[in-house]
Amino acid sequence: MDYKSVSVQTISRLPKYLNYLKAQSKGNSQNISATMIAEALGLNDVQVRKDLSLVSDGGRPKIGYLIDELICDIEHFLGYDDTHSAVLVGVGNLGRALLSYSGFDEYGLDIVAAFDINESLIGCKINGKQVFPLNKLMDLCKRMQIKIGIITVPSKEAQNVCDILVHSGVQAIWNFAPVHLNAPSDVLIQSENMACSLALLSKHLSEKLSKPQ
Amino acid sequence: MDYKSVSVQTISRLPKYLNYLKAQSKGNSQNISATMIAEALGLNDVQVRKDLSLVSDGGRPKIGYLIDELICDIEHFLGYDDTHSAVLVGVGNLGRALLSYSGFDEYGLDIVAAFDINESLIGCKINGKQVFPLNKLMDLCKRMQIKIGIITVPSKEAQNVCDILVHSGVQAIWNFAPVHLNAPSDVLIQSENMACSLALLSKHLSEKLSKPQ
DNA sequence: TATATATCGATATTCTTTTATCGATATATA
DNA sequence: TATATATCGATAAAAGAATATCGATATATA
Repeated sequence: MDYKSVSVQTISRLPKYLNYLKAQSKGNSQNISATMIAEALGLNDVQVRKDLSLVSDGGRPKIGYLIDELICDIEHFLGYDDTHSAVLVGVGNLGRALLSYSGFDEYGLDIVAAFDINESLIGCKINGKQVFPLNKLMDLCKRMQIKIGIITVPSKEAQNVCDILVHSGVQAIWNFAPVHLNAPSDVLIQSENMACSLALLSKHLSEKLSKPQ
Repeated sequence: MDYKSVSVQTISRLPKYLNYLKAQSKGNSQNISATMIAEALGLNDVQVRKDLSLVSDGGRPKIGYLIDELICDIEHFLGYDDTHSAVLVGVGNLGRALLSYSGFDEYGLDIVAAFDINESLIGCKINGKQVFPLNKLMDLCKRMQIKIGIITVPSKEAQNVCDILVHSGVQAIWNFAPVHLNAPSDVLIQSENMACSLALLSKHLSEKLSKPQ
């Protein structure tokens, strides 16, 4: 089907649907309604229907959607069906945790190599992925036509690593350092901002604790 | 100052300002304008001004804001100045990485204990934090009046852990498992949804690669 | 001292996102 | 076969968020 431009909010909800649908696909029913999805995920049913209409053309009155078809449609829309190779820079605690996680292939992501400046890490293999020195980063990215970079270095070094990645032809960066990164507008910077979550948690608590019922 | 109700979007931007301001506070100038903050973070200046007006009453024409005062105001607004104790459940790779990170005190978060079902982990200390068996979770939370729970268990067990935390009086949950969690509406569930980020990365790439200039 | 300028805060406007409404349709049941 | 109902898709309305505009003000400069 033909995709129109889809909002960030919608794209962000799609993995949630996907996740729920995959859990349901093991069940007995082959169909599911937008109403049910909405209820299970705490969303509005019209919103779910609208989101799904952008990625799928299933959906029959009184019946709903075919679960497996919907899973395929969402995965295809998000581009999960063709795998992208990625590199990870910064083999600290978080970097190691990401390297050790084997579930990324579900999202079409394949981390093929890791980089660090720490001499003692170089040559190590983590979950089968080798650690290279940082000065090999650009060469490897260019040679393997890497399009995704994952940044798990400390804040200070993040912009520098970002620059190297951009110059190496990387087109999307998943950034875990709590800094704003500057990059050309055609390169997507997706920051995993844990500080945002912490802010929301903290704010919620300080409000609750200041005015208890 | 008196706080009105502030949108999630605004709260999410505040840590970004905070982060930038902290970097600037080491510099030579004591003042900063909303225009500069906006430019540095790729935002609209009116938006920055509006956000800041909700948490601070500084801001003088031609001068801008006092950096250090603004830092205090934001931290106070977010509740970072009083520390909340938290427990972490699920000592896998990610759980370990979070336990090992020592920067959470900056956000008023103090992880005081970890829990797991894996016998071999129990009694271990990670970054000074001890791992207890899961059946001690409720007791410890109640006794120490823990208000924050961090969930880093596999999806299957997440709802169960969530239920235990809720029954233990926890009021805010930071969830890293990629599932929707059900909880009473007065308990905040903040899901760190890495699948969202991956969806955006993947979608960006598949769009770029399908229509290259 | 008068004028120019950077900046703020407030109000107005535009844009985006969410939610509500309503007719159409596929199935189940009387 | 007729009727009731769950559901869809499309359009309309409402709510919310981002951006633009404008007067006020504090400082710097002529």
